Amino acid sequence: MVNARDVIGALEHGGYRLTAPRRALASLVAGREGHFTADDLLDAARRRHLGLGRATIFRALDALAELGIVERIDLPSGEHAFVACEAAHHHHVVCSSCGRATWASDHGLERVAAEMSACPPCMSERTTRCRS
Amino acid sequence: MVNARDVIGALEHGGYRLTAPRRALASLVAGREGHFTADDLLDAARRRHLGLGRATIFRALDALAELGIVERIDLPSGEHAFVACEAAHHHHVVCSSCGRATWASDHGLERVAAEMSACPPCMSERTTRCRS
DNA sequence: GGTCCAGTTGCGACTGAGTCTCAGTATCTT
DNA sequence: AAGATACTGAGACTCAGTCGCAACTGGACC
Repeated sequence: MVNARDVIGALEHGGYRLTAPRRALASLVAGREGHFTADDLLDAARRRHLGLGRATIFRALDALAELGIVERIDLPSGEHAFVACEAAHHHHVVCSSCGRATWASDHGLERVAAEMSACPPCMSERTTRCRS
Repeated sequence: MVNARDVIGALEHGGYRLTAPRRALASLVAGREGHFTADDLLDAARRRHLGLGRATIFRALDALAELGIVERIDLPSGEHAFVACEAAHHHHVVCSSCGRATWASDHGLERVAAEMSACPPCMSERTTRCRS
């Protein structure tokens, strides 16, 4: 959970212009617990008569993801969900069935992550998936 | 990596009819290292002039996923990829950027998985995601 | 306060993975 | 061999997400 001021501050600090749609979106994202989709925000924006366009919401969420304000989650349905992040170091535990995300304290993940090197082909962060 | 006979056996054992398209698909899936998408198989089928339909491939992959022959992976692009599974207990390490999957020996995942209970809302398997 | 312009917006068309429908076909059981 | 029914392929459809473009606007500069 995050507050609107932090989102706006991050946008400003990240070199993005502070426009009315972005301020509106900041207040929609702020205060959300758990995950939400672009369509959730679109619905919320419509209900408040904010007049935000579809593309605008996707573009703004991409910007927030780039700034680390939200994290992007790939749902099994093919949709993308987003979770608002606190600045502090933490882990997300993501349900591979419904996509719901919760924060978790370490539980040994730190060591596991350290032992697994970055993905060789694209040198990026990896996630783990257990199958028994 | 899996061989075609195992795939066919699993289908038979799972109560599925053994049809020509499913046998063809078994041979396409068999011998694949790493992940592949439904479209990869569609292309491969076209190249071999197997005449498999789009829907058939999706349906067959769903069946194989249900039987545990392949595991379904949600790529960031919104596509689904699949990885052929060996029967033995193992973990998949999935790149959250490109979706590439590799098998991993334990590295402590076992203990981590045990400490994290099932997803409360849907009581399903969970995956982990690290953010620093 | 006024001007300028790159960054941003909303609209609507487009894309492409995945699903659905349905008539025809193949498989399995008896 | 016959019948029941699971399966198939073709193509229409859905829907999240992207793209292109003309119009708009925040904020830097005068």
